[in-house]
Amino acid sequence: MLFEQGDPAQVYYVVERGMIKLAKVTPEGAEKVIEMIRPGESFAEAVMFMKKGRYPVNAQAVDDSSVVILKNRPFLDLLETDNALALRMLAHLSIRMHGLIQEVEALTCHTAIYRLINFLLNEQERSASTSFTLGAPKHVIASRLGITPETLSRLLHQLRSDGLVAIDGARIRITDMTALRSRLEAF
Amino acid sequence: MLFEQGDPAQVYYVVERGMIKLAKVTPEGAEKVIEMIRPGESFAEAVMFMKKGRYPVNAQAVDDSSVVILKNRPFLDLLETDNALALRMLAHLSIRMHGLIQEVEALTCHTAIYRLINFLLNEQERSASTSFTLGAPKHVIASRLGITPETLSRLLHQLRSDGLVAIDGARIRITDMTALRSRLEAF
DNA sequence: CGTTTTCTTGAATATGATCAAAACTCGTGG
DNA sequence: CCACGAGTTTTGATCATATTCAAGAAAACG
Repeated sequence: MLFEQGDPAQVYYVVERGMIKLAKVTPEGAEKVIEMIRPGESFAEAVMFMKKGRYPVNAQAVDDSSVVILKNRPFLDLLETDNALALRMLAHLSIRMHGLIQEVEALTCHTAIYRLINFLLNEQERSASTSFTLGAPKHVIASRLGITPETLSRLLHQLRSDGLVAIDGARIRITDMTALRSRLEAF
Repeated sequence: MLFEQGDPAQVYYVVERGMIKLAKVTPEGAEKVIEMIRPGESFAEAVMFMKKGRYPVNAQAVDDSSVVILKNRPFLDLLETDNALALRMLAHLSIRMHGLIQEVEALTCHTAIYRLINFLLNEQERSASTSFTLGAPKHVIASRLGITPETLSRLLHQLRSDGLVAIDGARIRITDMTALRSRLEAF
């Protein structure tokens, strides 16, 4: 666990290896994964710019990971002098926002199976292979997709019995790419 | 209609009067309202920082409105020289992101009635009165809350028959504030 | 191995969506 | 002033998707 929501934010992170989940937890302990951060990506930079900044989410490794910690103060000092950096930072945050907007749309306009297929195709693209391993336990993936682990299990096995994917534990192989893609069109 | 998603973004806006909805539209024409922008607030500033920026959403007035249009280029030029402005902009965007994160959480962790009550309490706070008028047609409010107009109607009347609110068209009066608040705790 | 955690499966349930139709608003023009 | 028509809202009946609860299977771990 790197930090919990509500903690005062004094540093931000870049992931070097592994995978970090950002999640909101409700009082009852239910948890919704907002984002999953992968190697090369950063997180909690946005909080840096809010005075009295507190992390709005939990950050926890879901796999053996290593991160680079950057202290806010020196970075903010740097931003004061380095204008180009500030502009790049703005560009970066706006891309991040774009992603969140997509997320909101997907959660309301699309069904669970749509979001799952979309996720699988993204993973495929990232790994540049039809076969890849889920970098996190399935219940984390489920939360990320806004569904329960039970539903994830069922949908995954439904795709398998339709002959679109092969499943071996956390290892997924897409067996019929075009069919999978065309399912997205159906929505 | 101010712009549609996919349009090249050359300007951004500040709302002076009225209300603007930002919405994603799916190929079939279904529409999900992501955000509603009110007087004093701005929108589409984030797109400015992406090269080849295109608006990711539609922007349309839902009420008689007036807006200030700011051209991206001169504003970006200004940002190049005015470092303090860039930093304020970063702070602004990070608040915006925070709101979107809340939205994602609400859509997955909370039920429709929760989101509605939450919305009503926000409106109350904004107007600083127990009685206020919805600034947009109900179907827009419904989409904003991630529900259908039918469901909104039913939930609203359910709250009325429970004696928590009074409804007169677009005019809502909260009759039992504490009871309404305590309903939120139930989740 | 035994124990704990994760994952799967089944049955029942609930929340909210969809479809269809009626009631209500409101601006327009006769 | 009233009738018309388009748009919005409400209501009812039915349906679907995904959740919940419960239990069993499989994997991971010490």
